[in-house]
This record gives sequence, structure tokens and C-alpha cells, in this order.
Amino acid sequence: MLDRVCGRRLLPVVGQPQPERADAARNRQKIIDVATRMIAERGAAGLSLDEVARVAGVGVGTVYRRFGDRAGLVLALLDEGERRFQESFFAGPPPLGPGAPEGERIVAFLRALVDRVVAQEELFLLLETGKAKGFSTPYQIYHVHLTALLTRARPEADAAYVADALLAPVNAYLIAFQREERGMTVEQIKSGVTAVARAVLR
Amino acid sequence: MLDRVCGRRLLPVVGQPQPERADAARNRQKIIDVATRMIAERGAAGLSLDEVARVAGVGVGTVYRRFGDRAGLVLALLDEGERRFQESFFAGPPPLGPGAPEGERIVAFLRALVDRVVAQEELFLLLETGKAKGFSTPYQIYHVHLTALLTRARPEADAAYVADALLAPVNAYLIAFQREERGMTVEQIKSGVTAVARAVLR
DNA sequence: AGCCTAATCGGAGAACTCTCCGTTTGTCAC
DNA sequence: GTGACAAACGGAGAGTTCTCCGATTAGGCT
Repeated sequence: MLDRVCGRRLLPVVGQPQPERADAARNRQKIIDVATRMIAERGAAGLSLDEVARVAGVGVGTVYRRFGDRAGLVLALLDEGERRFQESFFAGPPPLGPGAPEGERIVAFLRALVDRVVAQEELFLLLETGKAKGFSTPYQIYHVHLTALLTRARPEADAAYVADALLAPVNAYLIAFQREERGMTVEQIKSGVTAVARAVLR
Repeated sequence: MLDRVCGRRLLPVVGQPQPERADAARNRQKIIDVATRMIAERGAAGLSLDEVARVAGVGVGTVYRRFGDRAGLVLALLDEGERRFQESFFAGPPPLGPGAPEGERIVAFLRALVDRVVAQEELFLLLETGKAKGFSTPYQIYHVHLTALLTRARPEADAAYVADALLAPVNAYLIAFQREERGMTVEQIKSGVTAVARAVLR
């Protein structure tokens, strides 16, 4: 459903599902612009879809039809960076992209993901707010990616489970908690992720 | 703040912070009873504090003063089982309690925690809804416990981080997702947790 | 018993998320 | 152009969470 509601993007799309009507496209862009500006000015925490609608000059129904829910809008805001990120581990240079040994790619991926979550912390926090609770399309893509690498690196393990287990600590809430309450630095977190990943890879 | 708001319990309390007034205690119990009954009848998902208040015959303000927020009430509902669980790994028989080697205790603890989360799935899901987003008192206790065991089992590792990393996959949302969307069984999940823990422990 | 005061109560209300559905508007075929 | 119709619009409204503050009351003190 999310995939339909969010229009194209976020995935290497197969075929344009529906050529969006002109007014719909205009409104989508207006909403995204307003949301981006409001977040830049006041942070993502208090982002109200009601207000986004009002400022964008559209009805609140339009926002929800376009993006499904708050998480859908956030996903759309993350979209640009998400596409770049996905490209870098699907087809970019090693160690993130193909060419490096699987183990190295896994470690590089997790470290890059930590950086990405930290850079967009507020948006990722908001992401866990919708009904899919964080298991949105990007998560599924990360999972497929890691599972594939793990299957080759350690054929005897339950790759699907280990992929979830490696992704779980790279969670916006946990990272925010570790930084704010435990006083950990991003470097410490990345070292930790690295150590755990290497341990799992033998 | 939560600790104050929630009255006693949940922690081996040091001293009664405030002898609760009679009407306050009566209302607290009434609210807990009503909430318990409503969850038994209709599941925890749609639990509305507004409705709990109405049925319990108190104002909604009373519910919030007593429990802080929805997560606070859920914490109170989990309290009984939580005390038993904490006792079992602090002072119960091995391998959960003292006596077994640290590594075994860690594995046993994580497996027991998976069982507990599955058994109270709905309540744990609700728990991640408040402002503390799941890093409530119980989480902190689990973390202290694991950190202590890890420090003895593997002094060279960053025990605090590894504890978070081991707890992260035992997350109500992830487990619900794995069971519902991935079709995993509880046994598979427990095997996975075990494998990851053993890997981290060398 | 009767008073005093601080703790507690309760509900109106602010702010939000999301749904529903009658109305409006692109778009495409002619 | 023009007409038809699927798609999109928008805002009222239902249902929540949580806050605020004047009214109420329990319980110690005289």
C-alpha cells in the first residue's frame, strides 16, 4: 500500500504505476517543500501534518491521500538521500559496493548506515511513528542486501535472522538514547557495530 | 519522573517516597483493574485511556497524574510479571540466576526475554509508544544485568555497547514483524538470538 | 469534633492523526 | 471545443493523547 500511495521512487521502480495528474504532482511538490522548510526551521519533532496542509494551502485529506500517513511523508523526504545510499551499496565503489569481500561490505554497510541515521536522526525518529513502525521499504531493502551478503559469507547461519539482528542496533531510537543518555560518540557506536558484525562473521 | 509517577514497584524500591493517599490508592487500583479487564476482553491494541477513565469512573486527568502516560500505565500492568522475571535472573536458579557461567546466563536471559516479550506481545508493543520509547526502567535493568555479565565474560569488549546490541533484536516490534511477516516461529527466533549471543561471546 | 492545607480530583479544552464523502477538476476521446 | 468520468480535492468530524486549573477532600493537628 505504501508503495502505491507514495507514487514512484524509493525503489528502482519497474514501471510508472500511474501517470500522476498535474494538480496532484503540483500538490505533492508543494507539500514536500513546505515540510522540508518547516523541518529546517523548527526541527522534525513537532511536525504537524495539519499545519503542513494549512501552510501548503491544501486540505489535510490531500496530504494523507498522497502520503498515506506521517511516516509516508517522512519517507518521501528521505527519498533523495535514500536513493543515493542504495546506489552506493548496490553499485558504488568498494568496500560498500561490489568488489570487496562480503564481510567487508557488511561492515562498511553498517557503518554507513549509522552515519546516515545520525545525519538524519530526526527524520528517522519520525519514521518509527507510523503503522509500519520502521519496517518500511528501506528496511526491507537493507535486509535483502545483508541477507544476500551473509548467505555467501556464512552459508551455515540463518542469514535472514542475523540480518535482522545486525540491523536492530542501528535504530534511530537506540542511537539517540546511546548518544544522549549514555554519552556515547558516533565513533564508539560505529566501533561497537563493527565489533559485533565481525564477531558474527566469525 | 516515571519512577515517581508510577508509585512504588518496578524497582527494588529504597524507601516509600510518599505514603499515597487513600483515595489515590483506590483510584490507582480501579484504573489498573479496568485496564486489565478491557485488555483481556478486547486486546491491548485499541486501549484508550479516555475510555479507561470513563469506565473506571474517574477523570482522565487522574489517569495521567497517576501513570504519566500510556506507557506508564502499561508498565504498571506489566509490573507483577516483571518483578518475577527480574527475581528469576537476579536470584533464581541457574542457568538464569547466579551459579551458571556468565555465557550461559546471558543466553538463558535472552531466551527468557524472548518468551516474555512474546507472551505479553501486545503490552510490549504499547510500551514503545510513550515518550521514553521503550528505554524504560526494565530496559535499563536488563542493560545493567547484561553489562555486568559481559564484563566478566569478555573484559576486552565494550560491554555497554554489546549489551544494547544483544537487547536490540529482542524488540516487540521486530519480533512481531518476524513472526507475522516473515513467518518465523518463536523457536527460530530463540535459536537466532542464541547463535548471535554465542558468536559475540566468541 | 472541627479546621486547614496540601494532595487529589475531574473535565473542559488544545492539539493531533487520520477518515469519509460530496464537490471540483484534469484529461482524453470525439 | 465539448462532454464524460476517473481522479483528486478539501474540510468537517470522529477519536486520541495529554495539559491545566478551579473545586474537592483526606487526614493530621488542635
